[in-house]
Amino acid sequence: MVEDNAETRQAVKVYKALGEPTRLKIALLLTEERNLCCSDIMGKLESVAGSTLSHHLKQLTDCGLLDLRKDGTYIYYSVNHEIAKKYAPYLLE
Amino acid sequence: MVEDNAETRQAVKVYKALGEPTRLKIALLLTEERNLCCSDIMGKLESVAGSTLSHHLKQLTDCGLLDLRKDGTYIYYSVNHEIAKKYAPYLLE
DNA sequence: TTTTAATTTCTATATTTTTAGAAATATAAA
DNA sequence: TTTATATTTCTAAAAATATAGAAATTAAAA
Repeated sequence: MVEDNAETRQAVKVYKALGEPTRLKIALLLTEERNLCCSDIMGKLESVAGSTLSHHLKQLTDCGLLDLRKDGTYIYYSVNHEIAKKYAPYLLE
Repeated sequence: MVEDNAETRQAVKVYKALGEPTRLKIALLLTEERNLCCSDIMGKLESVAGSTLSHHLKQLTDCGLLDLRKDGTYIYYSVNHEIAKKYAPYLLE
């Protein structure tokens, strides 16, 4: 029986977050290099508006795949390895 | 460097396919029981039209996550373990 | 050969998502 | 205290997706 529980709902969120090219790219960038801030990431993507990037990062953190650490005006993002390993260890290869 | 290659594009497709509750459910159903046909799956989901299910199954097969075997008017679906293992081994737990 | 059953394709609609400019917020630096 | 920088929220528009009824297709069964 396939249940509709908290875990399954998180799985949907994680996969929805990764099922978009820009966000998958962000996740992969952050598995290569931890602690990138919004503007670092913007620099590594070609032409994405800050407001758009903000939405993508929100989706990636809301599902638990990214952790964040605030430092002044900067927000540093990193991949949450526990969640990545559970749902998409492909990211960590 | 994060590349935009065939593998990354497949990853996006697989995650997009799994990032929707009905499709994740279908994928999970098919990891529990191989060789279910369209109408079997329809019976296990509550109220999904045949045409809708058909679209979902197409997306799941197009990304490589499901294999199909035709037998008469029936089409039997199974999870492709190689792809599932690569991108979403969570399905196989 | 007609009918029935399984599935897909066509068509349309409703919903969700992506996108970004502009304005707002928050913090640090001058 | 003014200014500059990083990021978010608001707003709106465009694009993509999900949904299902109706018609079409395919193959088996009567």
